[in-house]
Amino acid sequence: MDMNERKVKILEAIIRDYIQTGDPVGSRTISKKYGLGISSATIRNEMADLEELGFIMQPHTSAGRIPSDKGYRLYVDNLMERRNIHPDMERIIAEMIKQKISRIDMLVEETARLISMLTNYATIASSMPITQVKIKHLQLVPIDEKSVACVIVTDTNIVKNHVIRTPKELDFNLCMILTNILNESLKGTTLNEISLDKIRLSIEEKMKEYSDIASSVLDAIDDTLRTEDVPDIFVRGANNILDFEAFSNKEKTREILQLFEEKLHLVKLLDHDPKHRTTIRIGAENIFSPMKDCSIITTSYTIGDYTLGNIGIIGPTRMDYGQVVSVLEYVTTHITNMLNEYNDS
Amino acid sequence: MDMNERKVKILEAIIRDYIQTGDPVGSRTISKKYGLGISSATIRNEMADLEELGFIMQPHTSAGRIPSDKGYRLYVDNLMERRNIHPDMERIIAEMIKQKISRIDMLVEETARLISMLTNYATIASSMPITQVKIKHLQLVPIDEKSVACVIVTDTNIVKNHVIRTPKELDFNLCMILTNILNESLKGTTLNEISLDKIRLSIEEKMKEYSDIASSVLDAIDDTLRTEDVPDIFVRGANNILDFEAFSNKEKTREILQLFEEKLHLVKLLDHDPKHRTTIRIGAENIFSPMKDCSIITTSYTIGDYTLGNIGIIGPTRMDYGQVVSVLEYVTTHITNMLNEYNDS
DNA sequence: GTTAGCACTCATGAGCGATGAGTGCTAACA
DNA sequence: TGTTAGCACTCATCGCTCATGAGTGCTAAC
Repeated sequence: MDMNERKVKILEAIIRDYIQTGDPVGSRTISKKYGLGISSATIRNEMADLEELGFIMQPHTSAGRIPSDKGYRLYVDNLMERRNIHPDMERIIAEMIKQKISRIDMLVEETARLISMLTNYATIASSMPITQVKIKHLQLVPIDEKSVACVIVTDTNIVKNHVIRTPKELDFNLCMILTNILNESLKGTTLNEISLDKIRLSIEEKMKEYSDIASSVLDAIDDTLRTEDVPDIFVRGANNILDFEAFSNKEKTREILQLFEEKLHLVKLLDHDPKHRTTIRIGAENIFSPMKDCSIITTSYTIGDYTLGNIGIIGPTRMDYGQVVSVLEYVTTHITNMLNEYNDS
Repeated sequence: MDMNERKVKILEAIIRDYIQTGDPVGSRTISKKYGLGISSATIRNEMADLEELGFIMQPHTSAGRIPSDKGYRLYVDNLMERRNIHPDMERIIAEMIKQKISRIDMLVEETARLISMLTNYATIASSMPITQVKIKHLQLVPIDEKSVACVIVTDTNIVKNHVIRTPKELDFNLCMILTNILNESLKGTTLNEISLDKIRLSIEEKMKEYSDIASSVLDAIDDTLRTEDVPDIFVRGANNILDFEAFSNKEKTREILQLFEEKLHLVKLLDHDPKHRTTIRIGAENIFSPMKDCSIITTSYTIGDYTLGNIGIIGPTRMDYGQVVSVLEYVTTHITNMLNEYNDS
């Protein structure tokens, strides 16, 4: 038994109706609401086939059908349509971006908040994994006898700092000397490359007399990479999960709230292949069990060639994919444009 | 009608029992479980008085009594006893602090997580309101033709940075000159004082030829104060609120989850008079309506004389105050000690 | 291949009564 | 005058039954 055009039409009707109402969809509903020109009995036969094929399922005997993950997948890949953004929404979005464009840290947060407000779903946002950006400038700033701050400016103009405990005192002048040496070697490399032995050796050579300090500094940057730099990642509009049927159960709700506090897990949730505009992971396609009745739609925004951050919207598997993808793409497009404009101005 | 010793004893029994069981407490329970040597009938009479005095109330006619906010207040102020910390708990706490002591940013987060784990309540934690610390060192680091990073090291050894758009290009040397001038004037002042006109004038005088830049810098610091510097504040163990009776209702849960995403509100929740070891706000004593069936116990931890951050535990009004206060004080005492030790070492 | 008809399933929700915890009040007691 | 036993009363809770209705699968006729 294979799919045919009529089966697809029926599947689409089931999914659209279920997304809209949240109730299992019966054969009668489809035959009346969606003008397919066939009777409910025929639709029942087709639905039995669709169920056998794994696209829909029945919560219990006397209920209608609901789409399975596989059903949604087919819908998302082949049937879903983008929507127009309502002019009111456009205005709200433009307004927010204009207000926050100069503060990247707040922009990310505000964007997350905005998107969750516009969609009534939970939103995760992150600033970029800093490991992928290049060092533009590095500066050591003395703090006290035992510590210096290592300030790193990236070529995306993000500034990061990290306090280093030093083996011996570094006064202001010494800091300057080291700063110069380090800059020579590190300018233009990505934070990732710093852990490579090649670079380490070449620096330690140049800094012979300060080699212990040089390696402290490199260690500190390493450390920054590995730990601190899941830098800004957070959830906004978490309360919206309370409206998902999947979380009518307290224990399920607890699990997802716990997930929302695990930065490393959030990073994985936001994982997004930049080759595609948006990535959609449906239900069990997510690796985390509390997400198995949710879908997440992720995308990223950029400055120039760099991914600045990712954004993901978490809704129930029966979320309005078309609407959400449209909002998400609209918002990120505009942020990307404004960021590039702002950076060129 | 006045309070007397017996009434207090009965009130205490009611509160202890209610904290323990969560069920409204009847006269019979008290006469049997708590050896007060009087009959349930007598206790009933006293309970009627206690209700009239506002210390307890009845959820419905045929139910026992539960403490009111006023009842808890009396309990907390006069009756509550500290508890000993279980050796297992002590070990867990010591372990965590040892691991994270070198990373203040992570320490705060881990502490919040730990406390919520130990108490099964939600925990808010913040690093300090940076406005109260003094500037130890300030450094301008060039980013590109249009911007410099202003890196501020505080005397608590926290490093903050803020990107400033400059009216004209500042090269490395110019940055150094400005850095020196600014340091002369600002070293030792609190971030708060920078907004004072007196300081602004004195600096602008010294920097005549760069006065426009000086004021940009001061503006940026101002900005840092006002916006960015609700720097790190977050909630851990939010899922625990699902166990509070107050949040069995979905709308109430939604409200508190929303509150948890509002940094400015969280700051107010954590508000804590450093003159006292811990502050307890019970039920309606909290200004936010979603908190009216919750209590929050707040305290702070310090380096030297400075408040480094606040921590607050949110539980239901019927939380085990004695236990929670003990855990909180134990943890913060240890962190404070370790921080001071670490800083002196 | 399509459709009408029919028996069957089962979640949902309303209604009802039994149960029991707890009260306030009264009258007797010390 | 304070304490206690006794009793009638209240009311939330829980389990039970039953009616309702949405939706199905199957069969037989078109």
